[in-house]
Amino acid sequence: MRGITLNTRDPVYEQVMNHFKVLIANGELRPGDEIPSRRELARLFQINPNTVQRAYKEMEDAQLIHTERNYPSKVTTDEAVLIQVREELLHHAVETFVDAIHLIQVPMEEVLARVENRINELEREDDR
Amino acid sequence: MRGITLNTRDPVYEQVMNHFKVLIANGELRPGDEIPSRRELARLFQINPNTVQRAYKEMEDAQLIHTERNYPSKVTTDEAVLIQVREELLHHAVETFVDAIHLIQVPMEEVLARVENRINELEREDDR
DNA sequence: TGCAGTGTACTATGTGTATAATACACTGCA
DNA sequence: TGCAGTGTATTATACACATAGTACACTGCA
Repeated sequence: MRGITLNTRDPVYEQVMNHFKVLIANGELRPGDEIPSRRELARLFQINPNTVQRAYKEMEDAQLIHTERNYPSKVTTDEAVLIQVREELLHHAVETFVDAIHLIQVPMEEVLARVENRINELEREDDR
Repeated sequence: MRGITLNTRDPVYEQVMNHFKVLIANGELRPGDEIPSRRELARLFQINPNTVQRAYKEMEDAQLIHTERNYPSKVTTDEAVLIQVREELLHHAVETFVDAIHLIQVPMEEVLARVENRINELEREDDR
């Protein structure tokens, strides 16, 4: 588990939750995998343990992770939940994007060109 | 100027600013156009006049609008600023979207299909 | 000349969030 | 058997934001 770059806009506990959702959605975290302890993740992400606890608590409530006594929390083995996570992330991304370009009435050709540009940028970053 | 649907997540003054940026970007607001007074917009949007004032103040600082004494504020006549507004909205939308789908590794075909779906949804909403 | 509306400014209150500092029961392990 | 680490919980402080309420100088207009 690597670090994370936090923005100052969104609540930190939400960014932590989203980080785990992404790891789950792209398969880096698999059903049953152990995740870092509250204190360890707080050190890793340079945030307060209470903030991590809040994120874990909400992920627990959303049945994304599962905790027994003072054992390491684990990613749920409920496949339906995991599929739902990917679906939600994707749906939110598409909806936000299309609504935005629709509002400012960007021609489809310009949209596609911009998207391709950005994809190429990211691939160059991955290669580095 | 119609009403607005506010979310509870982002600061209201930012949502107000973004609302005006969209109106500028899609041409509904043109250079030199007058915009509602602080108190009038507050009534229209059902928010506090102080919140509107903050939004207008920041738009003033960003040179999006211009105010003289106690006359109605007007959209700037600086075309470069207006072009920049559209550019920023578009750039932000594309970057956020591509970064998100890249993180969860969605195949391009699935992305395009989803985007088309959402576009069709919006067009049906427009027709209604 | 009044008066309503304007932009602007200030104080105060409540809420959500992040942090700091503890605390406690429980577990694995040296 | 200790002890470090675990999940969990509580209290206090600080900050940004939204709101409520008030105030003042200025303007156009009836």
